Amino acid sequence: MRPTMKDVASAAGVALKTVSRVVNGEPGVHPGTAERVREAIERLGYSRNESARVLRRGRTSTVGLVIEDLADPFYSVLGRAVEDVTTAHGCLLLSGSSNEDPVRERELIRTFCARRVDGLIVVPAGEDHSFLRPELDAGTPAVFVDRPPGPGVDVDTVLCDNAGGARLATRHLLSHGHRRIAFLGDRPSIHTAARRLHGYRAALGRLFDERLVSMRAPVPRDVRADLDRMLALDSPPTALFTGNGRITMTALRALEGRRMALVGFDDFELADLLRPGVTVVAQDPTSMGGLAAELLFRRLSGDTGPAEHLRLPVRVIPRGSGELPP
Amino acid sequence: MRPTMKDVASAAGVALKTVSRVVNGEPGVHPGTAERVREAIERLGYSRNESARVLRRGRTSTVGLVIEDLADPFYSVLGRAVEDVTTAHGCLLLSGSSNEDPVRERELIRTFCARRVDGLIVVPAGEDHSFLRPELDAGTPAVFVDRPPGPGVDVDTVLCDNAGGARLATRHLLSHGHRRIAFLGDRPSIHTAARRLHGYRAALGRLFDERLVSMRAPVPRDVRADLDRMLALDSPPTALFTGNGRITMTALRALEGRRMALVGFDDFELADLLRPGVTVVAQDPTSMGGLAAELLFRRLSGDTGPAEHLRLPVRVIPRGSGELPP
DNA sequence: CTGAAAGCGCTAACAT
DNA sequence: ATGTTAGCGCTTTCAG
Repeated sequence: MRPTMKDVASAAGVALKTVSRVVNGEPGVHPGTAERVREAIERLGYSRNESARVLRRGRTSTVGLVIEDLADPFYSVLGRAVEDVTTAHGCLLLSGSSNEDPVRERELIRTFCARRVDGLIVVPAGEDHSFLRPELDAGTPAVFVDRPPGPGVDVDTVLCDNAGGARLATRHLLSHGHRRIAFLGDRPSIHTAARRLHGYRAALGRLFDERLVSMRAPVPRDVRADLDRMLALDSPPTALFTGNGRITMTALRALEGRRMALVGFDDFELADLLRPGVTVVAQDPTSMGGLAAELLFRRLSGDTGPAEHLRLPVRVIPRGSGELPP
Repeated sequence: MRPTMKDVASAAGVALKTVSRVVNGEPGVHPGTAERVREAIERLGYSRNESARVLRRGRTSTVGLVIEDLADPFYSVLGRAVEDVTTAHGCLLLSGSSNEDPVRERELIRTFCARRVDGLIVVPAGEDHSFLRPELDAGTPAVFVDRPPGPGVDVDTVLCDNAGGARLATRHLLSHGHRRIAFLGDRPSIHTAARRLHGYRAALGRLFDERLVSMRAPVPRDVRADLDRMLALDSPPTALFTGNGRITMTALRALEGRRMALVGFDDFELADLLRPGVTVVAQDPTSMGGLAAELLFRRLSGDTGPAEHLRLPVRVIPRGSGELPP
C-alpha cells in the first residue's frame, strides 16, 4: 500500500541504499542523484517507516511518561515540561494517565517498554516497582518524579520538599495566631500526603490533635463532610491547611462565605484573584518535569553514576487567606 | 541484550513459533508446553518487541493527537477524553503540542505518520493541510477538532457552535442593558476567534464599533494595553466579551477592582468562586475529545461514508459578572 | 499440536 | 559515489 524505499529506488532508478542515504542526509551522494531521489519521494508521497528503522537500529527515540492524570493542572504542566525537553532532544513523548491505579500504572509501563521507549519518567501510583527490574537491567533508565519508587528500586528521583513545605505552611498559620489548625490531605498511602502530614505534625508539636486531620481521596462530598465534622467540634479549627490543589478547591467551595484562614499546598491559576487571595505553598511543576527529563537524558547519554535524588524547594506565597486572624 | 522469542524458545526447548503462540494467546498449544514457555518468559524477563510486531503486521495500535498545548486547561481535558477512548479501544495515544505553530504542527504530524499511527486527531494550527493528502490516501484517517482543516481536505470534524455561542454571549449582555460591548479575541487567523467575532458582530448589528474590538495573541501585556485604550475612549465599553479562557484570565486581572460586566467564552475552574462569579459560554471539551476519538475509531473499523461534521452546542452559565448593569 | 522458512522495511557492514 | 548482502524480531504461511 504505502511506498517503501524499494519503490522510491526503482522510481528514481537507483539502489535502495542510495535512497536510504538521501532520506537520512548521509554524505556521499551526488547532488543530481539526490535530487532525483527527492523528486521520487515527493511524487510517491513516501515517508520512512519508523518501525523498520527502530527494529534495525535498536533505539526508538521515544520517552514514556506516566502521570496520574493528563488533565490535572499540576501534572499537565509537569508533562508539558517533559515534552519540551524531550522534543529538544529529538525524541517523541509517549504519555499516559494512571488514574492513581497501580494496575493501570504497571500496564502503561509494560506498554511503553514493549514499544521500547529509551527511558521512562514516572509519577508512581503503586508502592511496588520491582516489576521494573528487567527493564532497568536491560538498560532502560527510569526517573521518578513527585513521589519515590517502592523499596529496592534505586533510580533517579525528583521530589519537592513536602515535609518542609508543610512545616512552612503550618508555621505560617501559627505565626498568625492560630492554634487549632486542621489538615485536609489525600490518602496516607500517597507519599506526598504522608510527608505533608509529617511536616504539619512536626510544626504543631503538642498542638497536634488527630480530630483535626482528614486524609482521603479528594472527593468533594467526603472532604466536605470531614470539614463539617471538624467545624462542629467543641474547639473547632480556626485555620485550614489543605494538602493539594484539588483538596484546596474543594475546601474553598465548602467554606464558601465563611471567613477562615487557609493555606494550600500547590499554587493554582486565579489563586490571586479570589477574595481573600489564597495563600499557598508553591511547587514548580515545570522545573520538576524539566529536571526529571534532563536527568533521564543524562543517563541516556551514558552517565552511569549513582542514582541522583533531587529535592526541590517550595515557597510560601502569601495572598491574604493565610494571614487572616483566628 | 534483551531476550527475544528465539531466546525464550531455546530456554523452553520449543520452536520460536510456539512461543509466539503463547505470547499472543493463540489456541492450539498444549497446556504443559504453554506453562514451560511462560516460565521461561518470566525467568528471562522477556517482553515482546512491538516494533518487530508492527513491522510484520502493519498496524501499530496507536493514535496521534496534535493539540496546541498539552498544559492548557481546555486542551488537556480534551486530550484526556481522547486518551480514555483510545485506551478503551486497546490503543496507545501519542500526543504533542503544536504551540499554535504550523511548522511544528506539520512536523508532529510527520513524526506520527512515520511511526504509522493508525489515525490522527488534530486541533490544527495551520491553514493548509494539503500535506495530509498522502497519509489520507494511504488509509490513515484523520479527525479535526475545535477547528476545521484548510481547504481541500475533507475529513470528519468536531467543532462547537462558535458563532452561536458568541451571539448568545453578546445578546446576554445586550439584554442586561449594555450597548457598548467590547470583544477581546485571539488572532483573526484562528478559526474559532473569527467565528466568535462573527457571532458577536451579528448580535450587535449597528451597535458594532470596531474600536471596541481587539484581536491578538493572548499576551497579558498586549491585551491589557488594548483594554486600557478602549476604556479611555469618549464612550468606553460597559461590558466585555472575552474570546477564550486565556483572554478571560488576562481581562479579569486587568479589570482588577473595576466593576465591569464580563462574559467569557470557555468555562474554567473557580469561575464560580470569584466575586462576582464569571458568566461564561461553556463548551464541553470532554465531549469534543471523546466524540472525535469515537469518529476516528468508527473509520478505523471500516466506515467509509462521507465525512461527518459535528457541531456541538454551547450554553451560557450565568454567575453574576454577565448580569451586572452598565 | 508443533515447527521451518520467508519476509515486513529498514540500516550496518562491506563491496565495487 | 553507488550497490549488495545480511539480519533486526516478529508474524504469516505452509508442512509435518
